[in-house]
Amino acid sequence: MNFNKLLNEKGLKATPQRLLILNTIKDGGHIDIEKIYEKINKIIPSISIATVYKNLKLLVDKGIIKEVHINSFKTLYEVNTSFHIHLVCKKCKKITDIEVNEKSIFSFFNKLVKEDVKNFDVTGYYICENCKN
Amino acid sequence: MNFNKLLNEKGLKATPQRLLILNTIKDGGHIDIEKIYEKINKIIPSISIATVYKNLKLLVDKGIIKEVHINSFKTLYEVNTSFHIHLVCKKCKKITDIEVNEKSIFSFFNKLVKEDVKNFDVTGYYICENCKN
DNA sequence: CTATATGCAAATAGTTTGCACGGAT
DNA sequence: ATCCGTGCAAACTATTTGCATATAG
Repeated sequence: MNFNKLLNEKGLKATPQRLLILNTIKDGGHIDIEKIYEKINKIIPSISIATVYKNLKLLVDKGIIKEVHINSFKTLYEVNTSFHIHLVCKKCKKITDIEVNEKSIFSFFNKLVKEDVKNFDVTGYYICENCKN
Repeated sequence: MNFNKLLNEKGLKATPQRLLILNTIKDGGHIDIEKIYEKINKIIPSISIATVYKNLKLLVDKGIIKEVHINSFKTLYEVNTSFHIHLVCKKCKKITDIEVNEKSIFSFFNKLVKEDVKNFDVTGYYICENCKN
């Protein structure tokens, strides 16, 4: 993923801080601001938490990243890529992305709902294999 | 809905504050703590916001109410009743409950996902009739 | 009566803001 | 020289905690 190019396309400068925020989110999967800041701080110790807040908001506005809201978690961030749903283990809290066929889920819901729904957030809760013991 | 009885069953005292919190949530549909406090404050002006915080947490733990997390909203509360999904108008932000057949949605997802999913949070985004103008 | 719940105030945590400075063009 | 982004500190908002008092059962 070429974040440099992506940022420029959206009219944003590709600063080291921004690139590092994006790569941290990409690597972290579903990560909250505290962990983002911790990780970045090891590489750019001078970074301010305010810069992280400002950029997260900006990147969400531009559609480059997405907020993920799941019960009992703080706000998490993920890079905005293809449609998927989230599975959360009730015990260990691990979050897994499940890629699903977007068309099939939309046709299912649009039968169910009758309103013309543009997009969905879906989170499923389960007990993962590891935790079944 | 007999909140009095429900509270006692869970080992909680049915104080006026608690009953009012529950009725405020029931009437409010999807309501955040600020609005809950405002409404209650008109009826029991002596109530403390700390009491509201403590009770919301307690009632969530006991499964009497549920937190609702939707993009760009503060944490909302609803009384924990039958399975439904949330539709959110992207413009006016109105939230509507859609009662759906729980079995049909579970069988759909369990085909899709293969893990044994216990429950789902589903939120759909659309433009409501009013806002289409 | 006594275990729980409330209300208050203080503490803590989370987030936003304004502004001076710095780096890229 | 100008624009945009950063870092800092202060402000603001949200949430939690401890404790003395009040009250439901």
